[in-house]
Amino acid sequence: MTVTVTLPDGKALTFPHGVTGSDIAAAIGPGLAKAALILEVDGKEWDLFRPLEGDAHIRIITRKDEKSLELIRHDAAHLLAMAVQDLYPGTQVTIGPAIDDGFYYDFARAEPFTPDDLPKIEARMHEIVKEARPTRREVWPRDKAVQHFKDIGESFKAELIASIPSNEDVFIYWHGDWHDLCRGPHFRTTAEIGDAFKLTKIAGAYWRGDAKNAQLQRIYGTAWRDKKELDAYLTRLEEAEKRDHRKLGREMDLFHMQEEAVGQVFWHPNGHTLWRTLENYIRRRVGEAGYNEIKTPLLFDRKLWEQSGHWDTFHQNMFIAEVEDENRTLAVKPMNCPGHIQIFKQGTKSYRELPLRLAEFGSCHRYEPSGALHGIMRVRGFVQDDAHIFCTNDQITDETKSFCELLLRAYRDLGFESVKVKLSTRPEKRIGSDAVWDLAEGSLEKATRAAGLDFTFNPGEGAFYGPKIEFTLTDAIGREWQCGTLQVDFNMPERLGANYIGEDGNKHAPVMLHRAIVGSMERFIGVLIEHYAGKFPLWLAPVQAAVATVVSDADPYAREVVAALKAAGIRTVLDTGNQTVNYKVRQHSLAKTPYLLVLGRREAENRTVTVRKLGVEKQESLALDAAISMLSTEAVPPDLR
RNA sequence: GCCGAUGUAGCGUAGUGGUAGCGCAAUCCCUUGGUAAGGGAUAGGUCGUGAGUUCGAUUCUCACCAUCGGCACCA
Repeated sequence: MTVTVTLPDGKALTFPHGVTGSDIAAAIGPGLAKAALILEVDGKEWDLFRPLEGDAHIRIITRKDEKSLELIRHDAAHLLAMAVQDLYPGTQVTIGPAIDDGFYYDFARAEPFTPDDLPKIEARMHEIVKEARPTRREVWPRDKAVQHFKDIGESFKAELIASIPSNEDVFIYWHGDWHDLCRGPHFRTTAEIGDAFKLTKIAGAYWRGDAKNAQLQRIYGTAWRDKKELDAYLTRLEEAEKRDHRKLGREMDLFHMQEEAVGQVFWHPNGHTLWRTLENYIRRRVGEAGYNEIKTPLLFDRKLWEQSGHWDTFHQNMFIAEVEDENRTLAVKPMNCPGHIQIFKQGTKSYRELPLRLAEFGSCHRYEPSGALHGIMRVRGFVQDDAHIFCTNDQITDETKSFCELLLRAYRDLGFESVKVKLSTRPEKRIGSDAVWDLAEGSLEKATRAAGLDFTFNPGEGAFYGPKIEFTLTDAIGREWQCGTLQVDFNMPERLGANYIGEDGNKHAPVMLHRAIVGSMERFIGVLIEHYAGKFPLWLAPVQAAVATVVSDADPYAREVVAALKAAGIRTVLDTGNQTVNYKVRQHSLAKTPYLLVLGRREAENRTVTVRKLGVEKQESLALDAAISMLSTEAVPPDLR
């Protein structure tokens, strides 16, 4: 009996029965024999030491292959578990997958791991790599595995295996005398993991991702193909830290937060300028798209929230307001939809008025769990660029299409090109009948397709009143942020008694589309700060130009220049400080001011300015008028160009 | 909310069982300079809050608050 394997280049090789990936690699060449990590057999990953089961198309994966990253990380997770169980006997293993940039492993242990433990564990991992423990794969009946892991005190592992159907076999991987349940594949020895890994942090995590379960201790690590990649990753982390919105928010004097107003933002003049610039941009875009801007109250009688269904689902996350003299409970609005419905309900609405688009920069408050708060990205008081479109069934597709265009246009204007779309369907806890959900999900899917968007499904993640699409943008360093959303709601208008008179003269409940482009203003500004690392395009920059003098003789001219720039609408600061030019250049560069205009005697005499653009060392002398017109042109918001 | 860590002047940090230094920023003085830190002086802290141990606590212990890293949550 022989086995014939076909290589990616079409070459076929024949081997005796029982041949392994290692044998094949060795037959091809000694270099490959060493470099081989894993085999791909008819597209499936296969241990190099595992005999082939028949003829197949194969591919040998080496370190050069991008795919090896995930394999290295999976092996590194096992390596971490080995090291931990070596050093801390009695610690139970649970699961440990590869993730983006690395891996983690969840352990059950009574004492917490401390930051000091990480270097020790890491050192032990390096020792185990040097030991080159050989890997072995065994196939066990499920029940034997359950019993075995129970016997050795690995109750989490036993529980995991017990959830596998009893007629299935399970795979046990051995690295030396350490073993674990695993789907595989794994490298031939622990040596092949290499040394380009590092443990990064310790965290708590719930068993099986459920807060009702026991909390485990998770150790995170990162792993790469070589030291160079590892260093590049660590540098990337440092870069991300430098653009942290909390750090830049302080340095650029944009905002601050304090204990007396947890989860809420104090916007300083610079930050609020950024806010208004963004708000006005959206206001213009939304206005030209046929929305009417409104403003609704912050406090509503609790009865309204009971009627909408929010009280039932979210009352624990709502801020309650009560006054001594009045016997009623008010709640600070956690969202704007019920308020918008009240405006829709004023007067009798005709089908001729649909679609009716009501937009609001709506201030909302939610009592977010303390652990969820994160700078201005996740706060308790926030403003949504919210709008609700009241329309008929037939109008859903067109409205969805034009919203998607509006949103993508806005993201491009704000500097984001790459957008991912997810469609979330009915959650477990929801209102409305299944028939209505079928209709809502069906129309949203159809409309999303009609908008020409590529999307993936996110089952069970919809809002309690309807399915939604979520827009996730990618920032300058590849991180993803969910911002925009569009939700189809067949429930809320009816619950709150909204209707219109149809062509047939009868009352109908409108469909309501909830939608937001940036989502939360706070969060989006945080994303903008990190995306641009504080170096905003001119139209967004809070301070657009700094005028700095070289000598005090130039002060009167500098004041004149500042007045002219301000008159042209350029946000300008004046710096006549008693400092050297070098110092001023440094200060305004660190403040990330887009343009620095340096003025000395020369400029005062010739009525010119010497312009230095942020990040560019070259300077340019321009006539004052020319400079102002250049800056004004560049400062025009993208929608007004 | 859960697990872990952290909290010293506006910011960044050092340090100690005997009530605190440094750098930047600030203020003042000298310096008027040409593209990433000119020089000098001065001022600024109840060491997150509260309790306990102690002759004495910023330092040790406990509780609380906030922040950070995760998990869970996210209308």
